[in-house]
Amino acid sequence: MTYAKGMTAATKARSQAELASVLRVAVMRLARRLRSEREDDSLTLNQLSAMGTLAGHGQVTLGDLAAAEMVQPPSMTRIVTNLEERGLVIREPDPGDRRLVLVRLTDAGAELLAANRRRRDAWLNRQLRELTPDEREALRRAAVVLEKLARS
Amino acid sequence: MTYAKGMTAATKARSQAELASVLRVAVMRLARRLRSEREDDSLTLNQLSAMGTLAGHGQVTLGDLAAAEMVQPPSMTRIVTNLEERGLVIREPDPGDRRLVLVRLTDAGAELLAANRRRRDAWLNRQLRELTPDEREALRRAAVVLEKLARS
DNA sequence: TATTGTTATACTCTATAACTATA
DNA sequence: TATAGTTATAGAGTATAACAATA
Repeated sequence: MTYAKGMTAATKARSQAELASVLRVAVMRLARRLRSEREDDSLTLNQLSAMGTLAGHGQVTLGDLAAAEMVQPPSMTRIVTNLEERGLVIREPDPGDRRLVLVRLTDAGAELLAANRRRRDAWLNRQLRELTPDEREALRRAAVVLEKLARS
Repeated sequence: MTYAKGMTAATKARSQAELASVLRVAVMRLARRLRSEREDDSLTLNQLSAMGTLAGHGQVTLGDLAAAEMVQPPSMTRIVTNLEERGLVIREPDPGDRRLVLVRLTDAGAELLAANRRRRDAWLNRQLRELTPDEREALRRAAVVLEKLARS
């Protein structure tokens, strides 16, 4: 097994148990750093998270959105009300079952979310440019594995 | 530049901009997954985070701890009071300047923190065992780069 | 009668401002 | 007079329980 240059810290992660520990700390720290690059802080993390879920699903009932965000329905009512007042989401009654409330992103909401994403990507891009090609290659190969772990 | 097996998703991240985007999503998701493996939820994330900071620094003044945790002093007073009631930390007056309050982990606090860490590592270890040797090697090489990004 | 979402109420956590003690 | 920490008070945000509308 050969190591590329700059592996002094990685060699400490020789055993699998050590790899788990090192990887966990690195991922948590980087996540924290990325989170701090939030847009303007006028929106809470929960509000942004709910919008992110909506971005992937089109129309979702308020209850399903609450479940997806691991929040109780009354809390989601409040979150959606706030986002609706800002024009970032829209409530619409379900035509088939009028007890249901469908929520979806407005164009303004989608744009704000995209701007947020671009901003975080911009920071990460700047950092990536400072790395060596080998280091970037290491990240490229690991990205798909990290995704796999996150889904499991 | 050669690619190892199982790179179908990674090839999507050909350009650096795409790498940033893919990496950000993967890291945030995995961090969220790791966070959900918290011990018993009797402690909040802020309390655990404060304890983690203490673990690395021995004795710290309450003000420095508040600054490190990006929290105001009154909030840290409350957090420390709560942790002290549980026997996880101890307040001690600074012998030199009696205005200062030094905080440090008790043995029980250190043990609880370690148990927490072990639990998260255990989950990640189980997942790592399911990966191929190539995938683990990719993570091993990337871990040090992720750490570097997190510190920047 | 069951289900979806909302309103009412209480609790937790945080912050700012005022206060106490030490320097 | 300045500084470290605590106490007092108010403002978000969340949850459970009670309620209204619809099925």
